[in-house]
Amino acid sequence: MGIYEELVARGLIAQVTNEDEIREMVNAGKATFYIGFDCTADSLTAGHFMALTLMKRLQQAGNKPIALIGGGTTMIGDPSGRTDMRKMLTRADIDHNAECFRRQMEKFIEFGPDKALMVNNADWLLNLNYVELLREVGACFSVNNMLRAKCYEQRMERGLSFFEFNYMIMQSYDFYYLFQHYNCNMQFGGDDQWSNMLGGTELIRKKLGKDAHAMTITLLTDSHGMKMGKTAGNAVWLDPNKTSPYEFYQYWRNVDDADVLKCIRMLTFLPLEQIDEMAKWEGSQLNHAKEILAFELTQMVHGEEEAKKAEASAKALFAGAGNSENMPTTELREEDLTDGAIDLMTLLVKTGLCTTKSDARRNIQQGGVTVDDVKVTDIGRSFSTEELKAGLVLKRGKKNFNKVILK
RNA sequence: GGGGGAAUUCCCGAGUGGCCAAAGGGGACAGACUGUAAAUCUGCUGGCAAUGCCUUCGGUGGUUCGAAUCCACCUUCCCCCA
Repeated sequence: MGIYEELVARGLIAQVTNEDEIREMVNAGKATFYIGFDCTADSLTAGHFMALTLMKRLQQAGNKPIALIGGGTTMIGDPSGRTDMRKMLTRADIDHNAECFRRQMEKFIEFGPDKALMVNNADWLLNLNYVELLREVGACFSVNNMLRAKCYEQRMERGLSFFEFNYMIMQSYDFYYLFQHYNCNMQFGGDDQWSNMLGGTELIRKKLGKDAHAMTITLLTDSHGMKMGKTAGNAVWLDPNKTSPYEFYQYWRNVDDADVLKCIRMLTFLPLEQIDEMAKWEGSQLNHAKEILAFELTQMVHGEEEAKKAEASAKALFAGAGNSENMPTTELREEDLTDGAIDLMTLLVKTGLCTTKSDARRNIQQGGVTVDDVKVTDIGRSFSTEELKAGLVLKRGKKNFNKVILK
């Protein structure tokens, strides 16, 4: 089985420009392909992770990846599939984010002259001359076609500025540039990028009369059609300071039954035969599949040691009596107390289990808070120095824990 | 350039002088049931020293005993005409 067939079997491929040619090229390890990453935040997310694994898969098959950091395109912001305009970032923010991206990527992909390359489109986009660009590139784009692109559909109702409309041209120019300077003959991207990517292949054909290819990755969506890798609107970050390994583990441990196998197939490097075996599992057996998924991904992102810790904590917390060794812990000092005691609501906020005291009050009143496994419904409950010195385990809801200890 | 319309709490969206911390829905959170799942049901959803007080309805001023609601100006967006 070639790499192309494997990608298909894993459900990773959404659309391709020319299947036969791409299959042949990729299987023969002859592709030099790029994936662009716009640095809109200071950490990569679970969504980017899939693109990185794809890079790795193709690299292992002998193809040459180019990771493109969008220092230039982020100055505009891709409007594809969005209902509103992105916040404009400053040059300094973008540079900072680009640096964060670079560091995270280096943990997954080996970069080097004969391995993978990393480039930043700020290097060629930011100094473009407007009139020259219009003459050289703008002439190749049909506004009529651009307006028909599916990715702008939502914006046709709410308005799309000329500023953002240019994003497609910038991305197309990237491909054109990489094709000429790095012999890059293929672009990968999320399926929402399809229009932008075709813009690039068209540009190359018009300007150079040559064929370049594009291929999109299936967007990872859950059984409700929602993009995965987000909780309550917040991304699941790869940066352990933004999403702890434990939280990361828990995210995957908690996916819907309907989504586990899909995630394992698309995101892990487990052999397909093994996955097919797991596909036969049903009901609560799937819980084991979720453990595998969570462990595999946490291991890839945070390393084996962190993955084991996350797994151990999870088992201790959910499978009953266990050590609280790896539990998130809050250390209190004498000055946090008032008259040698501290009340529960304040404690919940201090540990981060609740956002405000009102939130803490609600959780207590609704019976969602336990202290050392004893439900507490008295909002006035407070704890003395002695109790705190011995250490307390606070729990909000079923899945949020924190150990408190007074130093 | 001309004309018309809009901006409400996390999101959508009601509200057109006091009964408004603001209907309804979604999401989130908590509870029950479970398998750390889904579905379902229930509660809950600005803050705080909490039967009260404070801050919020694009912004700034104003009218009024009282403004999300009225007026003026500003900002942003949408639609139609050119």
